[in-house]
Amino acid sequence: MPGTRRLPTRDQLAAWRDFIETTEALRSRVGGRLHDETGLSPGDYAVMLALSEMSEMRSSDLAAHIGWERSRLSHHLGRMERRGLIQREDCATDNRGAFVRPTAAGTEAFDAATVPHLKAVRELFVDALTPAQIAAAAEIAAALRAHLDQARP
Amino acid sequence: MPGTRRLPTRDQLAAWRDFIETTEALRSRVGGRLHDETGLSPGDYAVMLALSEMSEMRSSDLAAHIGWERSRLSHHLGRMERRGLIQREDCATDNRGAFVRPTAAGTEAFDAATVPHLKAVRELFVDALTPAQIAAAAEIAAALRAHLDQARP
DNA sequence: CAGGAATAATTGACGTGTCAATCGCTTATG
DNA sequence: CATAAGCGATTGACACGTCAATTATTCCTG
Repeated sequence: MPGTRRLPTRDQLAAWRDFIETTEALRSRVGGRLHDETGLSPGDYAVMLALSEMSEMRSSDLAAHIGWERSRLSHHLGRMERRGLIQREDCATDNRGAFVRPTAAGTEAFDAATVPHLKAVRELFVDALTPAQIAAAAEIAAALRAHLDQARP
Repeated sequence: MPGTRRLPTRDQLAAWRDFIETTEALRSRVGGRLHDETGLSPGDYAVMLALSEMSEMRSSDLAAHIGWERSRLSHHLGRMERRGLIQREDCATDNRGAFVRPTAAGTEAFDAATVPHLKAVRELFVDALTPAQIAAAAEIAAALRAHLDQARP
């Protein structure tokens, strides 16, 4: 059967499906708990986490820091600004640039969200696996990441 | 430090982040290749795969089969119908019901998509890991899934 | 220093997902 | 057999993501 030779076996495909579907379910559950318990989406949390380390950043640096496309960040910041979590300010030295900074309400929401978030990670990820499995998960992630980075730089 | 006692350690949190971010990147890359090379999104593919096994299904059964909410499926079928991939028909025995069936174009698109899809899975997942790591990934997925199912049935 | 290339950020269009509400049909019950 | 409860499916509103185009500013280079 030329052409099918290098396709995944049945077992490999089953592993793929289980893996990808379960990680998606896990992400969605942790994200859902975060949102339900704190009112912040995972995206909000990522933005506030970055801002909590810097307190004020250029939009572009923020995007690079969290690994988002600028347009995605721009849309997200628009939504967050509407909800009063962050605010944007002009940059004096470069009139194209914009600073992003958390509002008091935003900082408060983030502070209130960290423990629930960590708790969800513990309960749904850490507690589900043995220490060896957590180490294996980290190694698998590293191998996948390396392969992804190498496959399209 | 009471209250922080049961939160994840630094290492556990790093493992969580690497794991969840990498699996997300992996999903997005496989999905992106599928879409670029075949014109079908992962959602389209899941729907067509289910239909390829049944060739005609009730909307509700289809949703259950692929594990989607009915409203999600309804939206998705609307888009797929607009693109001529599937069509909906009334059900004679229950006028509330609707049958979904692939069009000829839909079947053709799906058939043309299976090999590219499998190839992407092999190149980006199977080839990135050792056989032992693939087995470990499947076990981790099973453990996570079991824990998720048990934590909120 | 004039004018085009590059950069910062936003915008618009559209696909995707969730939640709550709705609509029509079927079914069970008084 | 009337009618309320329940079910199948869709819809609308909105959050989230990506891509391509746009706007405004700065930088570079002849």
